[in-house]
Amino acid sequence: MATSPSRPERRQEPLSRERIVSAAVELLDTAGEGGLTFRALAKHLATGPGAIYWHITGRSELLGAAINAVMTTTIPGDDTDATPQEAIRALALGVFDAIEAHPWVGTQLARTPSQSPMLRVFERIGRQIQVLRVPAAAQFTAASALMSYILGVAGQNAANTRALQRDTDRTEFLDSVAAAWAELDPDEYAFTRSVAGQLRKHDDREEFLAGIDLILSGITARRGCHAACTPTTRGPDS
Amino acid sequence: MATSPSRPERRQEPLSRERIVSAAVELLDTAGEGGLTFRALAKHLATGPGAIYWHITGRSELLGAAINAVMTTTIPGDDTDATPQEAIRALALGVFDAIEAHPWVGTQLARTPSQSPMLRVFERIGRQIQVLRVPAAAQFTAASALMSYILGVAGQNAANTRALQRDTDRTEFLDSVAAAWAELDPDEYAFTRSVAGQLRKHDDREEFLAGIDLILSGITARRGCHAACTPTTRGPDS
DNA sequence: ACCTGAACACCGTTCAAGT
DNA sequence: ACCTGAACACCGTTCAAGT
Repeated sequence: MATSPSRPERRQEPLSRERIVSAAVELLDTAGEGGLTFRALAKHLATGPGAIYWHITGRSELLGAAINAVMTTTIPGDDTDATPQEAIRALALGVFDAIEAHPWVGTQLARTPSQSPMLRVFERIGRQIQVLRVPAAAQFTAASALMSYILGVAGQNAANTRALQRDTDRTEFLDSVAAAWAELDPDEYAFTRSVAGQLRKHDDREEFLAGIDLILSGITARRGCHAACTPTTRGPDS
Repeated sequence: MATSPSRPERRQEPLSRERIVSAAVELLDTAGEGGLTFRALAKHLATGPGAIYWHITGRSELLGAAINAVMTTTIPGDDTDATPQEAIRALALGVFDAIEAHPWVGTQLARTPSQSPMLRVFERIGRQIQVLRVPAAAQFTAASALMSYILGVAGQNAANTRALQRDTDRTEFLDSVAAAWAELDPDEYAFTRSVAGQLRKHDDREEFLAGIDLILSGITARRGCHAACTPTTRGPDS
């Protein structure tokens, strides 16, 4: 394959922010969070570690850029004729799937609180909350609750996947946790023991969606009375 | 203060797992997650780094023990004559306060999924769910949703506190975020802009509790019909 | 402007050697 | 049994020097 001699010859692609970030994602996917090293990344790009610093400020910017790259490609576009509930579920599943494909994202997502990738999700959840006719004063709470729930599941999924890396199978892993739960002290862990069976046969995805539905129920149930109809009023403890 | 000469003299307290862990908590509180170093910890305990390894396996066990120590002292005991909702709120606030006092806990909590400190919280939330007469098949989902929400807020709070460390004031920080939101593209971030004002005057604690109440509403509203009365059935997208 | 790679100031962890 | 601290194999980041 001869390259046109008129163009400046390039033995290899020149370094660029884009190439660095996509190599970082690849490294994170294959070697995990601890595998992303400037030295390993430099070797992957056939250069020295210092070269990367010309394009990127440091490790945390690199991680942020990697998360951004993954999130923007995975989050689904708007489906115009979906109900608000369906749209929110699709959005949530987008985040869920991104973390299933790239477990390291789950750990890092919470670290970018009011920043780019999750802010876009927040915005789109919020719009659906508005479509649901939640009163203005309760919209922030509703969207925040959904976001926090999604981020919480994200973190736990990431942790589970990491713990699962040595175990062979996903169901085998759930079985071992369920078995551990079933052996807990019956007095101290009566509830946990009682749901151990449900843990064994549950589907992570379905469980995640069930939680979303639960919160959506709360949002629509309390529509129009967000301050007035608290189940029990918060008062002095005595 | 003379020590009895019959006992073996101790120039300093002997090393122990307990002393190491409490020194680690102190170090984490003052220097943050990055400040916990075996060398720094050893200096704090007036010994060499190798000594610590006689009592603790490694860094991750040390972090886990530190979290455990903080969580067990902060989570409130059972208040026997509280409503289930009040008990769950008290529990959730216990976790919230632990993270406010020790921000590094928030980042690490999710990493211990089915493990000791959060499992105790899960158990006690679950018991209250049972008191609420949620049908058995829906109990796991309800308790899990509350846990995920709590862990999600925990992670975000930890991230916020870290970002806040250089800023002077908490309200000043919220103001700067709100100001940033207000300057976003009106087309792309219409919702986010519209709630920027609520962010500025909101109280983290109240907001957190409002989210708990929202989920509790969902749990009680759907009591007895967890599978049947989904707002809109999940079906094929087309 | 962009790349190179040695060098600096750190890490967690191990382990022979001491008491 | 328990502690010591030098040593090993790493890190992220910087920076003079090259092209």
